[in-house]
Amino acid sequence: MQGLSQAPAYHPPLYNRSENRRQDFIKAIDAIGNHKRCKRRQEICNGEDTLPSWYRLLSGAARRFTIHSDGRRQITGLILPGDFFGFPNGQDRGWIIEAICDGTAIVEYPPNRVEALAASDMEIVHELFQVVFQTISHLEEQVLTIGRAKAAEKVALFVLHISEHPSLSSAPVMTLPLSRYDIADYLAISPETVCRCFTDLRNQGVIRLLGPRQFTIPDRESLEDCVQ
Amino acid sequence: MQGLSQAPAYHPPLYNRSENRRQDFIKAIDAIGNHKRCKRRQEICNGEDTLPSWYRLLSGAARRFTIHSDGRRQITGLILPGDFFGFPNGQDRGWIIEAICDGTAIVEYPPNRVEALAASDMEIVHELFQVVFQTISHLEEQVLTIGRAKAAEKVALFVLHISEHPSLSSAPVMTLPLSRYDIADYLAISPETVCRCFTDLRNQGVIRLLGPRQFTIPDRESLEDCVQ
DNA sequence: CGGGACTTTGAAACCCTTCAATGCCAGTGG
DNA sequence: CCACTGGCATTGAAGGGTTTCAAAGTCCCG
Repeated sequence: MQGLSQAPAYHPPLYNRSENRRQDFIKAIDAIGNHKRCKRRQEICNGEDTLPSWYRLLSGAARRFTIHSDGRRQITGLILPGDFFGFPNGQDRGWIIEAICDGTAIVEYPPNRVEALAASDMEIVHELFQVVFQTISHLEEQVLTIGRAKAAEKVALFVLHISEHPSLSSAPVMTLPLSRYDIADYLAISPETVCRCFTDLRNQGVIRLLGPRQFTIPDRESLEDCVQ
Repeated sequence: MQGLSQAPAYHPPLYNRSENRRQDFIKAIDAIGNHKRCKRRQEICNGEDTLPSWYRLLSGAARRFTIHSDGRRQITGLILPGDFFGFPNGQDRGWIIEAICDGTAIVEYPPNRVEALAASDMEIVHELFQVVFQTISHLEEQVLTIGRAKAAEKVALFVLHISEHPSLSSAPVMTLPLSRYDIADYLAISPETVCRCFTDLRNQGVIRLLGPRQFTIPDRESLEDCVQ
């Protein structure tokens, strides 16, 4: 909003107004979208598309990844309910976005319709920029996470960040849509190390594991301390 | 351009037209910009700004970084001549952008003027999106580089990427504006390791070092082979 | 019940970090 | 002019953390 918003919006704490605008935006753009459901591992889009659509994920989860030349998979984005994705970011790198869960629901916004909508209303343009800035935030967060010195810090940061996502933070028990392998490929460490870090966090009492994919955070501060 | 461009632009290989539009865009936006010169280590902008400007770097170099809680510095972006930066990407993370070289020249585009310009011409909006997508590309490239398994691969990829930058690729001898420490903080490895990797690349004949900051790439393919 | 994907744990090998010391160069002040 | 300082670059050696390889356990689903 900041980079391109109207002057009145610059007096910041008008959160309601900002929130309303977001709602209006969602309503407007959903009017031009096509709903889809995807199966586990189903490809949603990839970097080959000459004319990429915009998408929003409604339920389930998706991952954006690239295969390194040595065969390893690098996940460069986790997509959770409410997140936009797919617009022409990072061209020519051979990335793929695919659903992680069965029944993952998405909305696809065809580019020519997004174009027309944006041309008709500057407010839409502002919100589209917000969407893209959000992606930049996520990527920077990932760089800062991967950049940590030790694997334990990376995993702790990952747990902190994912637990703050709007789609998870409300529930009392967090449910990871990701396997240990996915987390490993996101953090650029081995799945065994991820596993060991989770075990350590559990033994330290920083998280409680109800199952491999379900956990609670009894004391958020002690988790933050793990990141030093 | 793809995500928001006019229908005619979708027939891709109109590179000249695209290039011309870029030129027009630069001309238009430079008309609202303020030129500045910065000394080494001088701060250009930071994440505290409630209303961030857009910037473009003309000469010299800059780095975007965040200080980890353990005191280490993580560089999350290298800014070279021609690059845009500074718009509201990655809020609330306490980042700083500062000049690396003495005499670094930049143009600052005040946000309200960018706003007005965008509102007046949809073509400007398209180009601004291109600017932001470019930043996403760079960040993703960094994730893929940091995500490599071995330090030698990270350094080789770094050398490959920076040598492809428009502002460097034309010269016969590449001149790094960065110290080994900067490269280390960009790749999230220790400066000693960076140094050893450069030495190894030199001993393998993959690069020729004329000085710590100057090198040539006798055989690009063998450098690409270092990345596996 | 069996298969397959995922999770967990252990042990050894390897790579990177850390600590330390040296060298180099430019800028500064005596 | 020259010692001196600080920042950067380089190299070595030891220590530690992660990866790799291996094996066993769990759970879901056909």
